Amino acid sequence: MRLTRYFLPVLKENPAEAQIVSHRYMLRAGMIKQQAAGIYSWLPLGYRVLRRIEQIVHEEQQRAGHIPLLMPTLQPADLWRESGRYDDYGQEMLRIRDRQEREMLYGPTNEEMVTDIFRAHVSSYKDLPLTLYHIQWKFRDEMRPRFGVMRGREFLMKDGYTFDVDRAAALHAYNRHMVSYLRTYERMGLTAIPMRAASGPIGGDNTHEFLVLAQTGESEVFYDDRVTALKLGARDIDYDDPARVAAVCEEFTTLYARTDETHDPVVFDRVPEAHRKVGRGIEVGQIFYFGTKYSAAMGATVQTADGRSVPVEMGSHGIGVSRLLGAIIEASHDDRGIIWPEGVTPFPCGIVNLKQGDAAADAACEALHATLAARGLEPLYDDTEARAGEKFATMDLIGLPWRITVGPRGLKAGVVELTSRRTGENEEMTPEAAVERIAAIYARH
RNA sequence: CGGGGCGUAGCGCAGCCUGGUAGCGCAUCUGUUUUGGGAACAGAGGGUCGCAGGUUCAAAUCCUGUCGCCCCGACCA
Repeated sequence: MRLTRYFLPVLKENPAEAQIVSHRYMLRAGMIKQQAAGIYSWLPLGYRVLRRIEQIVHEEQQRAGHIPLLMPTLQPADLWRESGRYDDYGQEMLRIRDRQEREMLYGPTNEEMVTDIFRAHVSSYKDLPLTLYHIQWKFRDEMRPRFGVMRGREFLMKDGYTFDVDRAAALHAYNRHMVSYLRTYERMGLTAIPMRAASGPIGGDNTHEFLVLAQTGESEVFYDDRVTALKLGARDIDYDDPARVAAVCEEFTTLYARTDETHDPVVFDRVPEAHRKVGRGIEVGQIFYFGTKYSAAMGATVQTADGRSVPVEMGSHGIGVSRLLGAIIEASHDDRGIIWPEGVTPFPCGIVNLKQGDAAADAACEALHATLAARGLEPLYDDTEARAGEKFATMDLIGLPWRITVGPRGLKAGVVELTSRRTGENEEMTPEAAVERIAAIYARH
């Protein structure tokens, strides 16, 4: 993508309303524009990252055997009367009437609707297990939206719903989600720690939240710092092997890690003092097992092998997709701007032409652009007339992890520079070698 | 929803107390000179001062109402 043909409205000054670093950088890098309290337009650069994150979530959900579908944002009130939540949910739910005075709502979550789909089409244990998920916009009318996309009123969430014949199968579905989430966050360059959580109004006995450590996090967290070293890495896990999946969950949940909601000082004191840490975290996901709360209320039953009719065992599992952009920036930035992990970067690398208008430099940049694009690594090429310093500042702000710098002087020696945004390391090499290096880096992501 | 604050050019702000031609920096446009880490000079465009009433010869400024936004708190993916 040539910058002269793109839409990247970067700001040189800090917008007054943005108090935390991720919000500031998202506005300055031209990723989002606020339209109302807690409601944002996603400008091209932000939208690219949002889609990257969505794509990773889709890939990891489907790897775990979960089935994508898409439910609407608007829902009829009657479904929510069946579960009893139409009255319970309160002011946070946006209620709407259509022209026929029918009561509708903008969905804050989808347990009722997915249960309705399930009960209409599934009646046998033979159709289980089943996990249906979607990535859809939600609306929760927060009293005080803040921190940009970290706490918006409208937000994009992946929510998945599990249906199983009994508790043991449902707990495997829960564990499967935990492992798939760990892999999802790792691909985004995040360390998200599963922490035992309080169940809240959805109800249920088994629930974990996934927290990314950050000083600006809204939750206070207490943990044994050895959890931060745990990595799933490249291991191949068979999601259909309950024992194997459970073992991974045990590995990641044995060390003490809790939010203020479930914190137990007595248990925490048993953690060796050197490892005892108190900090703050951003919640980027939550998994719940809640049994038959909705299936019983809404008549979602299946027949078992011995002919009984039982309410299906359910769980619901969410990842805050739009919030993740904020969380990733909070976890990965410096005083010049964002530093995208390779897994989610909007462009794999940037090209800076030091002397726009120089025939050799222009030609070399265009060749690099074409070669990378042909290999599925479309770069962002700053072909503007701006001075070099300004181009570097823009590249640093928007956080592309790699930059190729091309100038007439280097070209005389046959080299360009490849620079890491993260470490600042700078290496001269031929344009061909730079392309190969970029390709090798992204082959891993 | 309680407490605090702010709405003046695309962005950041001054002017308001003490009413009298609406300003500054950045950005934008034109021209010239520049060009290897956020260029210099010259010129130009852009505002019903959030909105509605009121007071006044005269309102960005004073009064009343209203809408929007931000921060702290309680609540939440």
